[in-house]
Amino acid sequence: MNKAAVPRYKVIKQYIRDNIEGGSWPVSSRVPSENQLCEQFSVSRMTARKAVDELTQEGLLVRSQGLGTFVAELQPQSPLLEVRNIADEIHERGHNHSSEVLSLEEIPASETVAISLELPETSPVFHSIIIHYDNGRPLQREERYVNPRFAPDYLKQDFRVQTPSAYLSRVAALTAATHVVEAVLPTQDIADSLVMESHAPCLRIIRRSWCDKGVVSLAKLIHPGDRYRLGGHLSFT
Amino acid sequence: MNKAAVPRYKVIKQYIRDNIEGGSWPVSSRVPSENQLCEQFSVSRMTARKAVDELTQEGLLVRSQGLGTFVAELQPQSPLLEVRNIADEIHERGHNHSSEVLSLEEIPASETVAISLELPETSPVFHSIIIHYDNGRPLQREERYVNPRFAPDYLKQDFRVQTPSAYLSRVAALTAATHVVEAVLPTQDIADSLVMESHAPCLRIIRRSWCDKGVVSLAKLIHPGDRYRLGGHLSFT
DNA sequence: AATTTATTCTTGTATATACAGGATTATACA
DNA sequence: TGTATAATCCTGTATATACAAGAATAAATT
Repeated sequence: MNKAAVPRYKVIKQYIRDNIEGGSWPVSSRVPSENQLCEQFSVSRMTARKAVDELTQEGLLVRSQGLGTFVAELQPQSPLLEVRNIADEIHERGHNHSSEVLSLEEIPASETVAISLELPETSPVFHSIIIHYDNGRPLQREERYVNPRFAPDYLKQDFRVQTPSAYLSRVAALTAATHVVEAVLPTQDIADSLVMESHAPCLRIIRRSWCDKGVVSLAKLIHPGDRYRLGGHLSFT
Repeated sequence: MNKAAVPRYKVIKQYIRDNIEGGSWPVSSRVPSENQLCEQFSVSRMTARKAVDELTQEGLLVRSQGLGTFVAELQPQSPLLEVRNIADEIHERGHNHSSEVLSLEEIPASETVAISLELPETSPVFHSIIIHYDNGRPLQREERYVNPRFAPDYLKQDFRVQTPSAYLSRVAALTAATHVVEAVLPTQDIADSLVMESHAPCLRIIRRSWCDKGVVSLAKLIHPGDRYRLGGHLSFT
């Protein structure tokens, strides 16, 4: 019986990622060549190459024929943090981030939600409204519609820790997303929940994420003065 | 001498892409198996697999062990259109899109621009301000800062056609981008150029795109009531 | 000393092969 | 007829090898 079900190239991938994210291999530095890797891990060159290949496509590494492979100068956020907002960054910087769950329930899909999640109308979907705070200051109102196939135990989760990675690990491995962004004036109740004046412009973001399992929809309202950041690796031919 | 410098796996990639984007292979349909492809193109399985591999990582295909490879149900936008805004979509739908160039010149980089483009201060950068219209209605004010290494003939270009693909083909193959989005109240001159009232909230988007050649920075102001769309394929582990 | 050439290391492309493991279908058995 | 088994087709992982092509360095030549 095989002791390790983890493919070898993934082990190498993680090794490289750890060294980069741990700071051992600084930006622009050369990573071990494919030959060095396959000697170090006792694998064939094609296996080592596959690890480097995928990290390159993820934007973490840059290859240069004849020179070597290097840690990308402008690293995209870690894959799991690819879609993040300023509140998340504040959280990572050690500020006091907290969340308040305004609503958390299973509801029948409205027409709009059903279309967005590609489900039949009135089929059950999970719905949550969360307010994010930084040191007591409201930052963001987040409304999620989750396809139950994604996260059957979504309603049972612990919302006290709300980092994006925690969220994503609960939901699923989303592989693609679209964002539609607009500037709006908030309704009165939203203005109240974000503790802002109703004539101040705030950001409204509707995000649809999906993988083969289904679609997750998410609407955010960002407090005036705060910004939203999107990062990612775009694949070109 | 080799007639074709194009690698074989890229030929296969293009063949698959053509069939999908041309509509021959509808969404959810099965694409030829790796064995079929390597027989059809007289290549080894690993070569055919590489083509399918990359298209899968780009989100165009979905693999399923034991079943086959399928056209992804929710296709990301074509790679070259990965970052687009509503104005672009209107343009594609056949509306009357036009642009007005307010400014087009080479300027020394200010401190902010220099940092953003990762260039020394006062080094020359290309700068343009463009207003986009749809049927005469102003949609968007776009301000670009371009690293000259990207597009040496940027100032000579024809701005009459401003589709994203035309833009990108002139600039370079950008491989990654971050967007920072916020809702703002416009200054008076911007409100004038967008023909809007200065108390209406509009969208401000700062985009940094890059590849190994350098960085392009772009600031957009979106007319109130219009939205901005971001789509893409996110790579997860 | 300066220039050209050759060597070496790197990534890029490609082949042929092998077995594991998931999913479906056909077959044999009870 | 129903159930278990086998065959088959697919993707997933992995090896060993080969040559091309870019980039830097060492060596040879002028």
